[in-house]
Amino acid sequence: METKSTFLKLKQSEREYRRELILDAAVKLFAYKPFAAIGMRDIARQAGISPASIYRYFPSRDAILMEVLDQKIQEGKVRQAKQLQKRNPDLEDVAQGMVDFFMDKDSTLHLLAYFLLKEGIDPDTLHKFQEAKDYFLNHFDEIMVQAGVSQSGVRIFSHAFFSSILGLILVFHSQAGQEKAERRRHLHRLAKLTAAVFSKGLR
Amino acid sequence: METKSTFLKLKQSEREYRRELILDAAVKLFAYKPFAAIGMRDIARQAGISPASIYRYFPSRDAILMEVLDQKIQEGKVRQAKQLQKRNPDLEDVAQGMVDFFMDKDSTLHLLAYFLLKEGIDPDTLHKFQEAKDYFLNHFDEIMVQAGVSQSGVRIFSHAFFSSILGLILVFHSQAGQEKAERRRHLHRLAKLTAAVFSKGLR
DNA sequence: TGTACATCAGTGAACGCGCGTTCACTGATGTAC
DNA sequence: TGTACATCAGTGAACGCGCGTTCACTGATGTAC
Repeated sequence: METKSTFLKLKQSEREYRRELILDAAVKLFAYKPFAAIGMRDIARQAGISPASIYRYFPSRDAILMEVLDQKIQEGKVRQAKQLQKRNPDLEDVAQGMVDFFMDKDSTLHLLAYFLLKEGIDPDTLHKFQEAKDYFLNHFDEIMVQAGVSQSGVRIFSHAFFSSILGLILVFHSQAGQEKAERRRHLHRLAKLTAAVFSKGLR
Repeated sequence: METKSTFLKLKQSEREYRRELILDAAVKLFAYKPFAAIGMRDIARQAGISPASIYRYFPSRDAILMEVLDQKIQEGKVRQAKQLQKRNPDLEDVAQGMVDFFMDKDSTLHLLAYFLLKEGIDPDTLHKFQEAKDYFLNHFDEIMVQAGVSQSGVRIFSHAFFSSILGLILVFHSQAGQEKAERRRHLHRLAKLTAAVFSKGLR
């Protein structure tokens, strides 16, 4: 109502806009740079600002990375939801979707692994990670239920299925001595088998 | 036969002995230090030599790490073989064995993940990695065959099963907000379910 | 047996690099009176 | 309307650290004649 309040709101929203700019820059880098090569100086360059400026908006590198991961996870969820609208959900579709998602976004796989393996993440970031995981696994639960898993045992079932597919991808995404197309084919075969096994298991 | 030849052999064997000393030092570190904290200076200190000396016996840090991993894999295989001698092989035993192995050796899990994810490994090291993986998966194949998988489709089946269990471990070995015992219990439950699903799938 | 030479294990110190993060400062904008 | 002051975005440069690896050198051992 008062001029002051409006100005403050404007400032706040501008601040958020700048924050988004930095995040967008980071996300853009993930599309074409290997995860290990993405540092604060790269993000700053991509955003057109100085590295020091980033710290006006984010407390640490990990905080940015976690927000990027969160965004990627939501993106993956949306993609999955769209894909599944067309027909009845099927574990194999889910599995193949995951394979393609990570084969196309190698840096995202590394990002996820980074947080899965890192020790000593600061509490705030860890909490966000937990939330993102839960958010995604909840969605996984829904699909499982639609695919015929009983409500009562769905949580552990979707944990197992999700981790299994992720395991396949981690182990075979960069198998040496094979072309990328061949690796993808092998992963699709493995995903198909695993999905079939889980489908059979729940009947 | 000639003195010279004998001396040379002696020298050679002493050289190999010193190499082993360095490797043993590295292995020992893995028992109680987080993977990320193990550097050349640490290995040297543990072995009682200078960092520079290591390079008389190994071309790079990765080369040492790969030999450590190789040793760990063989260790895991032996452990598994012993465990399975007692009764008929069972997918669940295998899965639970893997869970315990990696829960007790966190650094080994990180080491494996390091090589699974690292890009630009030098060819020699990569080749050794491939060999170690194959060696282990062959052993897995045997168990699978004994557990009732048909010879023809065993390779892909053991790939899928092994990666699935590894995936569980990677995702849940350090779940936040849980005690270690609780995490282990959750992993055991997941391993049990997954093994059951795969057992059912192959019948 | 004695002497000149080659080999090589071993090392302290430094190289070279890259990283996340902080500091000290500038300058623009808004506020108070 | 004008002036003194507060706030804060932005930054170039540096901090501080740690890493894998290499260099230049010493000293011990074995070899050749």
